[in-house]
Amino acid sequence: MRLSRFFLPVSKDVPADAAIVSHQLMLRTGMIRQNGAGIYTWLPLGLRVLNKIEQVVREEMDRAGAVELLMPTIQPAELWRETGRYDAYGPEMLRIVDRHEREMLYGPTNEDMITDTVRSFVKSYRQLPLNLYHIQWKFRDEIRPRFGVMRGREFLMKDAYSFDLDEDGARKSYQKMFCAYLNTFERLGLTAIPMKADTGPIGGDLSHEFIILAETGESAVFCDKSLLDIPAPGAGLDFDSDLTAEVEKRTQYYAATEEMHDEAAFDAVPEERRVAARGIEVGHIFYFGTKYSEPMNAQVQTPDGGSVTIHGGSYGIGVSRLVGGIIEACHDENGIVWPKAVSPFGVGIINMRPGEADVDAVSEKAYANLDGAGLEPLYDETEDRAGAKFARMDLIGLPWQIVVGPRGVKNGVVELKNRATGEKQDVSLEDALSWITGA
RNA sequence: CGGAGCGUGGCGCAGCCUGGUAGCGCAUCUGGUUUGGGACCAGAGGGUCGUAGGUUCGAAUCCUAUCGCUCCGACCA
Repeated sequence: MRLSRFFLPVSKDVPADAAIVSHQLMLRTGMIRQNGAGIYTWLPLGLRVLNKIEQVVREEMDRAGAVELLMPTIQPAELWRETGRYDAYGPEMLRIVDRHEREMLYGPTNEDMITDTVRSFVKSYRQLPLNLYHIQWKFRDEIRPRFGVMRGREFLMKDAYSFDLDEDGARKSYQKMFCAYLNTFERLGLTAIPMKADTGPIGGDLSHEFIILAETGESAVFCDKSLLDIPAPGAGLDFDSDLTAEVEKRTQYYAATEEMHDEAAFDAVPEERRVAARGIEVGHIFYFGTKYSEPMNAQVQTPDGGSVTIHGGSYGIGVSRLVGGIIEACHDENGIVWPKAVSPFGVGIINMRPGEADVDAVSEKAYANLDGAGLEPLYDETEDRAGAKFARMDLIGLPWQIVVGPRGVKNGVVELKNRATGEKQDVSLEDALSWITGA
């Protein structure tokens, strides 16, 4: 992408309304624009990041055996009446009436709707287990939206729904999602800690929130330091194997949010390993048994000719919230420092002297080569001053920068800069390309 | 919903207390000088002061209502 043809409204000024650094940086880099309380336009740069995150989440869901579909944002009220949630949900749900006076709603979540789909197609135990997910916009009329996309009213969420024959099967489905989440967050450059969460009326131990530590997090969290050092299972994990050990490797340690915090249990953790911090919830997984399948009569036939009610679970990841969450975790005094997997562009190219034939030639070649290699370069060939270009590149935080100037051109080299470490070195264009692809 | 605060060119703010017809910085445009880390000089454009009433000869300023936004609290991906 040539910067002159892109739409990148960056700003030097810190917006007064933004209270936390990720929100400030998202506004300053022109990723989002606010249209109302908790409602945002995703500008081109922000949308690229959102799409990158979405893709990582999608790949890891697929790897874990979940299947993607897409449900609508608008849902008929009848479904929610069946489960009793239409009245139970409260003012957080945005209710709409269409021209025929039919009651509709903008979906805050999709358990009811997916259960309706499953019950109409899934009739046999042979069709289970099944895990369906979608990545769709939600609306929750929050009492208090805040912190930009961290708590928007409209937000993008990946929600997966598992369906199993019995509780044991449901536990296995739950464990798959547990591990898939660990892999997902690691790929996104985050250390997410699974913490025991409230299971509501169902009880049991099958609900976890995935929390990343950040000073600006909305909730207080408590955990064992050991959890920060356990690597994710990784791409090699066999999701069809018994994942109990992988899960218990983490759940053996204390980790809870404020609501579930047990002072006595925390005190039992050796003092040097106690972590009391603040965190951002980026995911939540949940086993809810027959809470929806029972009232909606979602059943399958069993081998012996009987029928059983399906056991369900749901698994959410706040995709749009993650954009803010990642920035909270990945920035420095100069701006954002994107993890490679979600960076809106792979590399920035700065042409120091547009108009000078030899510098233009090398810059264009760098652009063509990097583009051809699929590295998604952002090529700054504007007339802006060098300082402004550097500052802008640092602000938007691409992992690599290639600087092409007359000094280097004379010597047949470009400057390659690593955004995260700040290291700079003069290398040939070819070497720069292999450095970037290899690193 | 309870508490606190803010609405003045695209952004950040001053002016309001003590009414007299709007100003600063950044950004933008033009010309020139510059050019390896957010340049400099000269000039220009852009605002019914959130909205609606009221007081007054006169309202950004005082009064009332209303809308919007931010922050703290209870809820959540």
